Amino acid sequence: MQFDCGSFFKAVSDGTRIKIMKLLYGKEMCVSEICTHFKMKQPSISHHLSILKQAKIVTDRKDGKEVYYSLNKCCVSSCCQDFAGMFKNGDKKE
Amino acid sequence: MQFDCGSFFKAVSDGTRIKIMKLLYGKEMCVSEICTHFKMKQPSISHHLSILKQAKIVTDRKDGKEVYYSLNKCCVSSCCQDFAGMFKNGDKKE
DNA sequence: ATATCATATAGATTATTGTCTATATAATAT
DNA sequence: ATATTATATAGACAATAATCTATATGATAT
Repeated sequence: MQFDCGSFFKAVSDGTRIKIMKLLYGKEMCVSEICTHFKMKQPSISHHLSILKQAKIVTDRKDGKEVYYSLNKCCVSSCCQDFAGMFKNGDKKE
Repeated sequence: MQFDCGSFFKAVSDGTRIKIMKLLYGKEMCVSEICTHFKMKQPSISHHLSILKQAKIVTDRKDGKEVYYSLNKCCVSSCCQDFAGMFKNGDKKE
């Protein structure tokens, strides 16, 4: 399995992180730009980003002083698909 | 939206609850039978079941002294689908 | 070299969640 | 009515996770 569904579901069980994912759905963003959408402090955002990164939900790239994060969309769909597959309903007609 | 993805992802972010879901995938089970698969005490299992029930991941029915739980498979697939849909990758060819 | 800005890390504190013991409820049996 | 069994609930305690402040790192600019 390419992605760890365990860390995936822990990562997406938090509202702040879901909101970050929504922000990154449209475009990549640097940390300070992400911060402007929240009341919490920058280190907290960095912490959430590191959890998302560990779960491979986001990737990062450095550009000068900034670090840009972007959403790894295929991780989201893969994990959801794998998980749903484990609990597939066999009663429905295919 | 029929199911609350918020409570869904909180519910599935715990290993014990995933294991309960796997047990219930095959067949419905009463609480004491579920308990035999874990080292933790019955009230803890009941607590996990109540979280799964609140998220509509399981349903329960009473039969005499026992309460039987079963997996609501369509909740799992719906929530996964809804969530994946929010972060759908538009770059891939359809 | 020093200053500044963006981000990450460390460690403390707080909030949330999981597990336990004790007990309540509800069904059945004697 | 009392006892027994299955499960749920309440409340205490423990473990985990989120947030904060302070500081370190690393890039750029002066």
